[in-house]
Amino acid sequence: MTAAVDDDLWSAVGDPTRRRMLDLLLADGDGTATSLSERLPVTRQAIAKHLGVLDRVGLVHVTSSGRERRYRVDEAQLARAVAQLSSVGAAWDARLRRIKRIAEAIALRKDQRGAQQ
Amino acid sequence: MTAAVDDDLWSAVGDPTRRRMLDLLLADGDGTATSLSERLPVTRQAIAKHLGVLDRVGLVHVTSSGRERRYRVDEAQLARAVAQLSSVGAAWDARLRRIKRIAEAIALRKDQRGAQQ
DNA sequence: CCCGTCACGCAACCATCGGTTGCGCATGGT
DNA sequence: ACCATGCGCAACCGATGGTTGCGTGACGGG
Repeated sequence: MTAAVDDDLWSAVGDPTRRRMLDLLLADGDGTATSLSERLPVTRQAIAKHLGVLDRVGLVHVTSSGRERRYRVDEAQLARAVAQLSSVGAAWDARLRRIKRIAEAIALRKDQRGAQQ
Repeated sequence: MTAAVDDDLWSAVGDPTRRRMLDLLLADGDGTATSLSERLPVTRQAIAKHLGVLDRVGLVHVTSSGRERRYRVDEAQLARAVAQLSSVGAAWDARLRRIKRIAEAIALRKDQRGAQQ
């Protein structure tokens, strides 16, 4: 049950800078490499590279307008990414719950034996 | 609302190989570098390095027993990681819902105007 | 007891990635 | 016409995920 995950999508979202970029793009509606670099502690070129990988996995789309290149989040694709996050989270959560249940059962049996003595 | 995230924990879980290792460790209860490397497409040394970073962020703990070093998942820490995944997921999900709501509202106004003509 | 084997750690090496600086080019405002 | 702005390309750097090769300590059957 390894929760089928698109590794490209996940690792795109795995980078903290890219996550913050997505946050900003979602908050503002859109943005350019320069506008994002002004609000993040990295250079415009670094942002540009990140926008490249986000674009490659379809998490953002770009529209050229004059000398600007405005990027916008692809909501459907981000929704897919969110789904994968919660999918993996849910799988692990389920396993953790089962482990906890078993541990409690064992503790219970020990208690009974202890009380018996 | 950037969903306070421990970048170390996230990036530990961000690697696909490490995710699969955690899956295996959860499924089997524990494991060694060699046992994991037999079930994953990477060498024992790669696994050992990954176990190192997982240990550094507290996602696994190791117990030496003879010539083996058995690793076991720290359930509390993994629970924290899961919480962070769902936290970020929820934040983005909320934004996406708001966008969708606004989009629908606009579409509605357009419909009304269209019907009015 | 001793030798082979098995699990491990250490080190060197390589490709990729996130990040930087420096440059050149085109578009746009005055 | 000119200068500023936004961008892309290239070179470089450190960290990281991965490999191969080797040395070493624990274990078990002759």
